[in-house]
Amino acid sequence: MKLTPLQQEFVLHFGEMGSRWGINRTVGQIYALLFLSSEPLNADSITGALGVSRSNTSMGLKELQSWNLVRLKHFQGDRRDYFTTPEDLWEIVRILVAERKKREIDPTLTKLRELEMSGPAGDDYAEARIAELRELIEMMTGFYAEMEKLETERLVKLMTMGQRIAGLIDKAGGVLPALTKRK
Amino acid sequence: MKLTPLQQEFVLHFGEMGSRWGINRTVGQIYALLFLSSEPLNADSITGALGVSRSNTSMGLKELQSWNLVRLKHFQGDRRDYFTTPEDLWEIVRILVAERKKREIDPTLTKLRELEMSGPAGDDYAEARIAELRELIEMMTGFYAEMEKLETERLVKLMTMGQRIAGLIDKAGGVLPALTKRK
DNA sequence: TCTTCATTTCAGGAATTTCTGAAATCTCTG
DNA sequence: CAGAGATTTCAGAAATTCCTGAAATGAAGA
Repeated sequence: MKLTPLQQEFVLHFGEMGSRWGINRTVGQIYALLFLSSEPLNADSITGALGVSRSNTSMGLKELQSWNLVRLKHFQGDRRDYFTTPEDLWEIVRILVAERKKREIDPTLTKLRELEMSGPAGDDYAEARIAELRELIEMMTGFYAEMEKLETERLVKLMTMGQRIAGLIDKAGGVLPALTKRK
Repeated sequence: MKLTPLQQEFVLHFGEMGSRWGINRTVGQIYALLFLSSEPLNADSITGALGVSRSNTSMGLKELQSWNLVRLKHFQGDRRDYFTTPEDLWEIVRILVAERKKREIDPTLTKLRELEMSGPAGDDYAEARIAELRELIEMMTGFYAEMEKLETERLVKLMTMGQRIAGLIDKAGGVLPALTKRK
């Protein structure tokens, strides 16, 4: 499978960005390729298009599956696995945010709670700092949980409200939560 | 400088998480150490506390400075540089988000625009997909720009509104933006 | 200007991650 | 259940990233 120049450049860019995004080059390239393909692709097409080894493709696809970023498809009379990305970009965003939260935030939140549970350490500043950090993360993950519940339509509306958001926040009733209190 | 068990465990955790966060172990540990210190620390204290080489500390601090994550302090009659993290956790969050956007999103947004500018490639699906992705990222960065403008107090209020957000969105006037349109 | 202390640079070694080819496993079909 | 096709596993090679010690640079005070 030969790539068009457009596909080629997009694929290479995703490969280069991979390391910043916490995936390796091949995984980035595979994802980019699937993202631009109207048709599902099998592992051999991917291998050919990217010029990597078959086993590398296999590992990359496994990694993408562990991220929930690809969908498996099958065709009548063909035993091979075919892969696609979700059509709906919002679904992709939801998956990405959920997975990054799981990998980058949750373990730390757990660790902070553990540290707090293990009782006073006679280190007031550190303890306060840890508690504050945990509260902040909890607030942010709580907000995330609410955003996650919104259907795409509402989410889009919120994201395109512009400066009107500030006004809306002010108009809304409710108590100022403890975390805001000034030092 | 000897660490308390609490500091020790926190520091080691940040070191381990470093690779998932896109920084190396030493950078993670230095940041964790500074985060838990009520007093600013100089490079030698850090080196001693973490048991790494002086040059590694130097490079780590440089990296943290490039992320804008540490502040420099000086004391009367002491030529050495001392480092701290911002007291205000919300400031830290703002910096982190801004820097990650700069490193992980902006280059791709630029690339997508370039690809679109380089004219029709005779690959309708890929072109549409790229345009759609660019629009999505623009919407999200636009939303981010609004959030960035909010003072912390309003931000906290928004983040703790819970399910009331959905209602607020509905009550707010405004047109449904094009991006929502169903396929 | 010289000396001393602080910091940075950098070449090369250590550690880790990525990738490959070959072999193993899995799974259909005849 | 044998054989062919598809996929995965895995040991080691290749590439990359991280870290160190030594040397270079910078910056203040004598």
